[in-house]
Parts: sequence; structure tokens; C-alpha cells
Amino acid sequence: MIEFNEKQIEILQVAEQLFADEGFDGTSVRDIAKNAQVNVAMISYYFGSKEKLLEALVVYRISDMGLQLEHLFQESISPIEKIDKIIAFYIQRINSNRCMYQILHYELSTKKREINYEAFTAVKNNNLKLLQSIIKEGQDQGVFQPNINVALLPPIIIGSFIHIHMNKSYYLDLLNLKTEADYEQYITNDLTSHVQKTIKALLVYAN
Amino acid sequence: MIEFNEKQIEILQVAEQLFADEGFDGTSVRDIAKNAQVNVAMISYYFGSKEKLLEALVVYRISDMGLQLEHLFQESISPIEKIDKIIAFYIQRINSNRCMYQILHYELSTKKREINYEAFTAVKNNNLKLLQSIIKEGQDQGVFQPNINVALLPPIIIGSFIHIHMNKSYYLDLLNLKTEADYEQYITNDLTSHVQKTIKALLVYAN
Amino acid sequence: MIEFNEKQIEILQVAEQLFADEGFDGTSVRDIAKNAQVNVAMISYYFGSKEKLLEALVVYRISDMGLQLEHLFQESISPIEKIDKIIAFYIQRINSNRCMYQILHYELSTKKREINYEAFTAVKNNNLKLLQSIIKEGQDQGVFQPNINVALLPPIIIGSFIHIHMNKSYYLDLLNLKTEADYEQYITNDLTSHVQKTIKALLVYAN
Amino acid sequence: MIEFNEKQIEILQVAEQLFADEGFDGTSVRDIAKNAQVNVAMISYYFGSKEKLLEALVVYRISDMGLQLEHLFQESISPIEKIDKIIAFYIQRINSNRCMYQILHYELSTKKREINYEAFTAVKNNNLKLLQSIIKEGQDQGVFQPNINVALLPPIIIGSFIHIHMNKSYYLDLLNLKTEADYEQYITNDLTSHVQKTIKALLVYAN
DNA sequence: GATGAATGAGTGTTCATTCAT
DNA sequence: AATGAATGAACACTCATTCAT
Repeated sequence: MIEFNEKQIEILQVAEQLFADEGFDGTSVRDIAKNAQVNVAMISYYFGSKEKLLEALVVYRISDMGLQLEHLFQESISPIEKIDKIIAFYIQRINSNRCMYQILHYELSTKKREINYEAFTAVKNNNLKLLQSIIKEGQDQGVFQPNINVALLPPIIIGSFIHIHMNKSYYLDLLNLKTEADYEQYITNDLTSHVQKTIKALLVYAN
Repeated sequence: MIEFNEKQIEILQVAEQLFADEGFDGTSVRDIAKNAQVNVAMISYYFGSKEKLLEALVVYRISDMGLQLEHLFQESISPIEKIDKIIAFYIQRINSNRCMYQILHYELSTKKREINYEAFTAVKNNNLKLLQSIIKEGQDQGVFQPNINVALLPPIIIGSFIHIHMNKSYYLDLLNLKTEADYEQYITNDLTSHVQKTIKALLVYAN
Repeated sequence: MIEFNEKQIEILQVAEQLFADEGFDGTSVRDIAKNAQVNVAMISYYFGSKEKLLEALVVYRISDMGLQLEHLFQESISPIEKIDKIIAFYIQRINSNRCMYQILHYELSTKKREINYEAFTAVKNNNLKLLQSIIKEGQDQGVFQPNINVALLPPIIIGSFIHIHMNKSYYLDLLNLKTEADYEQYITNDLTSHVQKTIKALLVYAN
Repeated sequence: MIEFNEKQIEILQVAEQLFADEGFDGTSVRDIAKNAQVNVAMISYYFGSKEKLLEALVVYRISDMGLQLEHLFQESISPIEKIDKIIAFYIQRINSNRCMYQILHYELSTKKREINYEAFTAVKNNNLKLLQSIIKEGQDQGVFQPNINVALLPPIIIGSFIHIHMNKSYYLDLLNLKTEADYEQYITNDLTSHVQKTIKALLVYAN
């Protein structure tokens, strides 16, 4: 794992915010330098180039999204409860890292930059495996239906959140959420519970 | 409704592809001009500016997404069948307009440009109303559960698709889809059926 | 003398105002076309080019500044009265044609354009000759001093006016002139009388 | 007072010449860069923009036109001699700064740019005060006539020079001045003495 | 190790003019 | 006779990056 010094981390944090708000191409290194209160040349000096800064940022953020889940599954709780827990955890994590998710969503969709997304793929694969093991467990217990397309569950969880987040102002209006705190609460409570209900309905009842 | 001539439409189509592939800021007017085989000055000449070209593009595409649904609901089919139909229709439409959805997803998420998204909001509101009326019908017939958060259904439908599309190369690999046709077929069959199953499970069984 | 049609004259008038206000290089043919409510192509069509429009404008305006003076000097009035009259006439004429003078002042000072200023030179030479004949008359009568540098009299008359006009806002403030009418009146009365007094003092008393 | 480095001064000098010769709008930053043998980007880099370069130039030049006069008036010479000195000084100064005067004359006459001309106004006001004090002194001594419109004296001095300078080629021809040195000498000797004679005639004899 | 100075390439836009009709 | 459509060239400016210090 690469170690970053204080100034590098400052740059990374500023860059993350700006890349999320303005897009990668919409952000200039001067913007970053100004907001991070460092010299323009520093970005190239520390990270090599603007593009490599993005790469460093992705690595930096995704290394955070490690395997903090595993311990949860030591607990002896029912598969249904595990599903509830994992969904709540996912949504919480995406919400905490929404800037990064926003950047990735955009970057992954363009053909412009060839960034090494291995780390991100690894995280996704890991998540998928956990989900698969829980569902297998539920199916073995006869609680979940067979023939569940597990690969299509993360899109429901992540996609729902991202879609709402991308259309935030529309949903703020639609759902009558007046403050940022209202929004946060809606994500944590209403959206989470909605997604849990949805996934569980699929797992338990659909045929 | 604004009419565009042949060359303007050519420019709009080229711009749509490039904006989707490279992002708005990642696309130069020279790129557009070169690909559309027109003079650089034509973009300003026809649309006023790069930004107004985007605006024209949004209007141009969204005006397509009219009310083609309504007639479906004249038919005397069950609410469940209507849900199936509307989901298939939505996914098909987003898939056909995926470039525009990709552009909008990005543009809506950045704070950079102030574009008039009224038309897009109107489409979303219209969709929501249709969905609400179907669900109301199902609830009145006792087929659907009460207390359905209708506002959160489009995020599941659209979000799932967009998420897969944004992470296309990851899912091509994961789902072992080798050709573009395979991908198209997966969207039309597997994803659609998965989302239909999911939504119906939620509507019918969840409590 | 070239004849201009109605639209051409409209263009010339608009161009004169704009060239005076914004400078030749600061005025675009589109500005002219818009203000004259004609097609952009018309400027090239009627005048050949933007530069030739300027040339046409100069000719058009200067042909106005003909020999309207001569008759004045038929009158049997004293040389001093003639000086008064000619100065008043000059200032009045420059004031009426101040847009053109402003344009010429600028154009003559730049090396950019090679315009045929023959007509303007002819007017200046003609003015000078009149002045010379009056002064000769006064000197012959012993009223004016000998050794008057006649060539340097027009600079005093024209230069004073132009300098004030160019620094209009400064002098409006300094001289406490509140309206456009105040300014006009100051030019016609105070400035004119001041210049008359100055020139006459030079002619009569200086040695 | 802002300090400029060597290259900035080089740019300022080149810009001054070009703005005077070709006008502000007639000069491109590329012209300036080429003549100053610097990169185009440097103009923006050093001055922010083309317009700010002009502003910097005005400030740079006008800060030169300080209060170098005052000491002259410590001397115990007659008001008439003071008038001679101040006129010679003014003409000399305008002549030295004729490029800047040319630029200002043009810029002040157009409505295009909003530049801070405070410094220039201050110089003019200062000049006017000096002139007023000398004339007051002469009037107190009974040497000068009362009722002198002091505000209209600078227009005679400056206007005469500027008018000749603007119509330089006409006057070169008229006054049979063959070389640049002839012109310089004519300004320093003949024009200066002519203006001195004129102003003094007005001050001493006019009523 | 860190940075101010500098730059070539590229940005979106406007320009005066041409040309087919 | 008159013009809408079109364009190559030029515009002022910003970009990410380099390099001497």
C-alpha cells in the first residue's frame, strides 16, 4: 500500500470533491491546486500527472472499502437478517463514498481514460461472493427461492442509490426533503428499508 | 417543436455519441466537427455555443420520449401484466436512449452547467403517474400490497440498467457475454425478466 | 460624385455612429448589419468590403464639407470679423461632423489602413487658403501682426475642440455641464468665444 | 506602485507601440507576443488579459507623469516666464509620451472599455491647479488679464500638439519637414514657441 | 524537496467574406 | 438585385506540464 503524506492527502480530498462536482475534464489542476492551497506544479510533482492523480485517488479510496464485512458473518443470525445487514451496510458505504462512486460511474462510462480498476473489480467480486454465500445458505435452509440471479442484485442496491443521488434535486423535490439532513435520513431509513424489502421479496417469494 | 435540418441532426447525433463516450467537457467542438464532417464554426453557427448544442440535444432526444405508453393501458389486462409491460417498455426505452441517459446522468450530477431539464422532469413525472395509477388499480383489486413507495420504483428499474451499463465491461466479463448482441439479448431478456420479477415480488408479497 | 441608395445611406449612417463609438476594428460588420437592419452580406455586396465601406463613408461625409465658406468673404466686413466668423463656422462644422472627425482622428493616427484621404486633404488645404487670404488682408491693413504661422492656426481651433470632445466626460465634470444641451451650448458659446479671443489676441498683439 | 520585471516591461513597450500604431482592437496578442519575442500565453500569464495589459500600461506610463513640475515654481521668475516654461514642459512631456496620449485619446473616445482613468484624471487636475496658481499670480501682479478661462488653456496646448501629431503626414508635407529630426525640432522650437506666443497673447492682451 | 516561471498545444468563439440561388 | 448558408482564418484565452533553481 502506497503511503501518502499530509499534503498529498489534502490534494486527494480536494480532487475527489472537485472531480465529483465538476467531472474530471471539468476540473483543472489549477482548481485543485487553488482549493488545496498548494502550488500547481505539485500535482505533477507528487502524482506524475492529472490522470495519475485520479488513479491514485481511486486506489486510495477503494483500499478503504476493504473486507470489513466478514466479521459480520461470523455471527449466528438468519440469512434474512444477514441480507438486511449487508444491504444496510452497502448503502451506508456507498453513501459515505458517494463522491468516489460518482467519479467512478462517470469514468467507467467513458472510453477516455484507461485506468487500472482492478482494485474496484476486486471489491465488487468480493461483495458478490459474500452475497452468494449468504444466499446459498438461505437456499440450503429452504428460506430463499432457488434460481436467484445473484449478479443482478448489486445493480438493484447500488443502482437505486446512485440513480437517486444523480437526480438528487428531482428527488428532493418529489420526496419533499427540505434539508441535507432530511436527505441523509431518507437514504438511511426509507431507501434502505425499501431496498431490503425489495430484495427479500425477490429472494423469498419470487419464482 | 424546433425543426432541425439534415446537417444539424448529423451534428446532434455525432455530439450525442461523443458526449456519451467522452463526456461533455472531454469532447471538443473540433472533435464533433471532425466526426460530423462539418466546419468547426458550424456548431456555433447552428447552435450558438457548445453548451446550447447540449441543450438542443437534450430537447431533441427527450421530445422523442413522449407518451407512447398511454395506449397500452387502454387494454383490459391485469395490473400484473401491465407492470410487466411497463417495465419491459422502460428498459427498452432507456436502452435505446442509453447515450442520452448516460449524458444526463453525468450532467445532472455535476453542478457545472445550468441546463433546462424541465422536459426531462416532465417525462419522469409522467412515468411516475402511470405507475401510480397501475399500482392503485392493483391495490384496489387486492392484488398488490398497500403502502408501496411508488417513487422508489423507477430508481430500481432505471438504476439497475444504468448501473450495469456504466459497468458494462465488468458485467460482460461476469456474465460471460461475448458479443454486443449477447449483451443486448441479456438486457432484453434476463435483466428485464429479473427486474419484472423483483418489482412484482415487492408489489405482491412484501409487507 | 457617387450616388448612394436609401439602404446604402442607412448603412453609412449606422457605420459612422458605430465606428465613432467603438472604433473601426471594434465594430463588426454584423453589428452594422444588425443596427441597419440589413443582411450581413449586404455590406460586402454594396461596398465591397468593410474597409471600402469606411472609405465610402469618408468620401460621403467630406463631400458635404465643401466650399460653403466662400460667399462669406464676399461681404465687406473687417478681417477681424471674418476671423470671428470663420472660427465660429469651423467649430460648428467640426461639431456637426464630430463622428467623422473622431473616426478620422483615429484612422489617421494608425498605420493600419491605407485610405485615400485626398478629399480630406483638399478640404484642409482649402480652409488654409481662406485663412491665409484673410490674414494677408488684415496684415495689409496693418491690423494683424506680420510673421503669423498660419499653418499652426487650424491646430489650435480644431485641436481644442477635439481634445475637449475626446475627454468629454472629464470636461463635463470640470465645467459642471449637466446635460447634452449644456455641452452643446458651451461649445457654441464659451469655447467658440474663447478660441476667437485667443486667435485674435495672437493675430493682433503678439510679436 | 507595481513593479514590473524586464520581460513585462518589454511587453508593455511593445504593446504601447502597437496600440498606438494599430489601435487596441487592431492589435492582437499574437502581434504583441511576436514583437516582444515572448510566448503568446505570457500576456495572459503576466497581465491576466489583453484588457488588463492596457490598464497596466496606462498605470505604468502615467505614474511617470508625476509632479516633476513643482520645483520649477520655487524659482523666483516672472509669471510670463513660468508660462513659457510650463508650456515647453507640457509639450515636451506629451511629445515624449505621444504613444500613450494617442492610445488614451482613442480609448477615451470609445465607449468600449471601462478602464480606470483615475490616475490620468489626477494628472490633469494637478496640471490645471499649477496653471491656475501661475495665472492667479500674474493677475495679482496686474500682468495678466482677469477673466481667463483656465480650463480651456490645456485644450489649446495639448490639442494643438495632438492634432498635428494625428495628422503628421499632412503637416510633414505642409511644413516641408523631411526627416524625423526635422519634425522633432519643429515641435520643440516652432510649435512650442507658437503656443507660448498664443497663450501669452491671450493672457496679456485679450479682454 | 519543492516551486515560480514559462510554454506549446488546444479551447470555444467570432470574424469578414464568399457563393449558390 | 439580394441573401441565407457556410467557412477558413484568426481571435483571446486556458490547459497540463516542464524545468531551472
